[in-house]
Order: sequence, then C-alpha cells, then structure tokens
Amino acid sequence: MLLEQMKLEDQLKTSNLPLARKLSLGILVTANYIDDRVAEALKPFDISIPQFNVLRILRGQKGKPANLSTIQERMVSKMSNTTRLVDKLISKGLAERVICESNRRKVEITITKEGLQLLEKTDPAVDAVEAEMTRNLTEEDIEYVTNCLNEIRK
Amino acid sequence: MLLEQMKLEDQLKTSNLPLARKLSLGILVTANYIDDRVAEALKPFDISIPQFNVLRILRGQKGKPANLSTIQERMVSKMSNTTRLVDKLISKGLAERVICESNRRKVEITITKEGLQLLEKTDPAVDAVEAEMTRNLTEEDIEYVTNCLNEIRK
DNA sequence: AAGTTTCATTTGTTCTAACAACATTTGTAC
DNA sequence: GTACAAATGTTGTTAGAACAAATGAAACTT
Repeated sequence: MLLEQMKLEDQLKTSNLPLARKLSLGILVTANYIDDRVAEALKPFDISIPQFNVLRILRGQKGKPANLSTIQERMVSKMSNTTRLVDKLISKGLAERVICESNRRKVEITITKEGLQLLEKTDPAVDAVEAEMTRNLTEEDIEYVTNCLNEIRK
Repeated sequence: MLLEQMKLEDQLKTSNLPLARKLSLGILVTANYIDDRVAEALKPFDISIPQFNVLRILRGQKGKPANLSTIQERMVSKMSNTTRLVDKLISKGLAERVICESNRRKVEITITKEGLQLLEKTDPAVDAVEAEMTRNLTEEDIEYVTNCLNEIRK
C-alpha cells in the first residue's frame, strides 16, 4: 500500500521541481499520508475521519452544546454539509441535537455518553499513530515546521 | 472566507495541544488551504484539481503515453477510480486513450494539443499561487520543512 | 494446450462532498 | 406592527470517491 506512492516519492526527493512546488506537493502528499494512517487506526471503530473530528469538537465543548456554525468553524475542511454529518452521528447514538430555546434558528448539539466512551477508545490509537509519525523529529523540528505552516496560511 | 478558519487557527497557534497533534493538524489544515487556493486559481479554466493533476502527469511524460497504473502511482491521493477521471478528460478533448498494442490489457493515455494549451494557460496562475503562499519563507525554510515532511512519511 | 493465476482496467454500487436553492426565525427600519 | 434584510439550518441535486466484483488479456504450470 505504501509502495504505491514510491514513484511520487521519488519525484519529490530527487527531482528538480521548483522549490515552492516541491513544498506544496510535499504538504499535500503528507496530509494524505496522515489521513490514511488515521483512517486505518479508526477503522476498527467504524467511524470516518470527519465524524471523528466532529466528535472531538463536541467533546472539546466540555458539556456546553455547540451549534452548527461553531462546528464548521473548527473543522479542518470546509464541510458544506455539516447537517448530514451530524445526522450520521445522531443515528449512531454518538450525539444529540436540540433546538435552541433562546434562538430557535440555532440548534444545540452535544456529545452523548456513548460518544465520549468511543473517543476514549479511539484516543490511544490516534495518539499512537501521531507519535509514530513524528518519531524522527525533535521538538524543535515540530515547532519550526508548525511555524512555517502558519506562515503559509497567513 | 479565510475568517471562517479563525477559530481553528487560534486553536492551532495558542492552545497547548500535544506537539505531535499540533503538527498533524497544521499539515492537514495547510493542505486544505493549498487545495482551496489552487482550486480557486483553476476555476476560470473549468477544471478540477484531480483532473489538473492527471494532465500534468501526462505532460510530464513528454510524449510517451502513460497507462492507468502509472498515473495512479503519481497521484497524490489514492484515486480509486482513475478510469472515470480520464474519461472526463477525454470528453473534454484534453486527453486521448488507445489500447496498447504490445500488451492489450494496458491502455495508453496521452495529452492532446488542447490539453497542453490549457496547461500553458493554467501554469502561470498556479505558479503565482504557490509563489505567493511561500513568500514569507526562505529557501532554507522550504528545504527544511520538505525534509521534515519526508521524515514523517518514512 | 487446457487450466489456473496474475495483471490492468472497467463497471456497479453505495456513500460522501460541493453548490445552490429553500425555509424559518430573528433583528431592524420605518 | 408590517416589511425587509440578515442569520442559521436544512434539503435537493449533481458530481466525485471508496470499495468490491467483474471483465478480459497475458503468463505460468504441468
């Protein structure tokens, strides 16, 4: 499975692409790699990455309900149809949705006990993947790269 | 449009997330950012990013036809259904497909003159986006980050 | 040389994403 | 208070992705 990327890997490492393109390609390829690894770690728990991300956002609320726009603000990808994503979580019993009483346009979404329990099981798996992926990097490397990435998005 | 990411951006920059997660999140968010920017640059030309990537792969063959598996090896994402992606290019007149004579299981895909002309128009737009995104980084920064990304995928 | 395995691609199906149009509630201006 | 605009979600539709099964061609085995 990883061998399938070999050819592109070679291009990235040896070719004389313009630097900016090499970086951009490197980021895209690495993001894909991370997604694959995380998705694999989540597979035993029958949950997709977007669903997992929403669940973590809900947990991050620490009991305070989130409405849809809050979730969208915190998602990594734009997620045009968050409604149906939340539907999925609800149908799995991992989240709940109530119409907000003070502003009935809004909707209050919370994570259920089952959702929290699921995250407790997935956390170690995802943490392990993340730790393994960065095993060759020092703390300084990580800080440095993170800062450079922030510069790109400025 | 960029304001919508503020909340997540804040998390990334200020929060005390574990370093490995901060890096992983940073890469994913940046990859999304790049995709958005490039897609925007390609919009006037009515071509999606996957289609654009295939076209560039075909051009990189310098006349030598590519078969499907070659294309897949060079794509950033796994692309389960490359057949239909190439169909799209063909229906737009940007690529051609012939059955390989020496091994009739294979298929030979080439870029057409129209495809090349399209790329000549998109190149400056995409180059500009890439240059603009890396404007705050030095060559050393880029090399350094690229190497770190390579380490992650090892 | 007939049968089995492997290779390269295609096709079918199901699920998700993107985009736009719609609905409903709230806020504001007369 | 009625009218109009803005905020917040939902739904419809269309296109693309994921996965598995199927097709057809070449290679291997005995």
